[in-house]
Amino acid sequence: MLTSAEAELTPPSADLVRVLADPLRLRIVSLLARETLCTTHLVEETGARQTNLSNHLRVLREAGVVETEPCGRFTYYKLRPEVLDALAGAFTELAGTARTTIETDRKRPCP
Amino acid sequence: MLTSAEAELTPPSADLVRVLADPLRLRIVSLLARETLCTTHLVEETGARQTNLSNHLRVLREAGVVETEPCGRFTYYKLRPEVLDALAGAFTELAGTARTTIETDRKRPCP
DNA sequence: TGGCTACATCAATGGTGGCTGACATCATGC
DNA sequence: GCATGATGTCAGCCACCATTGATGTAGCCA
Repeated sequence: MLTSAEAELTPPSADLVRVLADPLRLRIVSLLARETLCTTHLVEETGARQTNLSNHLRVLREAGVVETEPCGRFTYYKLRPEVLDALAGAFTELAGTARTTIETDRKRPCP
Repeated sequence: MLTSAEAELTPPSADLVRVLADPLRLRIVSLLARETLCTTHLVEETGARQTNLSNHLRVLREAGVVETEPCGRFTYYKLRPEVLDALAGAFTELAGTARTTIETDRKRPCP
């Protein structure tokens, strides 16, 4: 049995965090959490240009955060909750390990 | 009673996510989760320069992710788990809302 | 059916912010 | 006083973001 400090941590993906670090992309994710929307709606909600949104949506798509669903001329975007859950789980694990480290006062001795 | 879609979401802070988006900073956070370390240890572990680490540690400190604890000539850095927990909670909430949206197929109609 | 409008994406450019590294400064312990 | 750890500041570089222009595609209507 490994202690929580010895256990293998699965740190959050830096790339995924980076994808979500942009304010506009985070805004898009928040909007898509409430409603499945197409680009036109996102233009109305955010005030950003279509091409700008398209670029950010491509980044989100390539990162696996969103998936598309064609609907006539329009394209609906919806979130993939499992990706967000995995990220949340990684941070929770990190926080748990840190809490144990602090409670047991685990320090590496001064050199 | 508000439905989960109408409820106020507390989106993750873009600034905090941005702080954690840098690979080196994420590495620092992962290391500090296991052990409380000082800058010298972080230099050994990461191979980065002291000044570079100091800059990143300042960013983490100003974001409230880490706190310092002087120990003679050295300075120990430890994580603040509540910040990571809050972030994880925000993503969990987002994922939950998104899951409800998908299961109930909540879409805004095409214009 | 043919043309047209609107939605969506891709490719390319310019500008801005962030990361890194070198130097200087301050604090601490021997 | 000297050596070492830690931080602050500045300049250079690079990646990312927003905009522009062009292309492709799906529906609408004469």
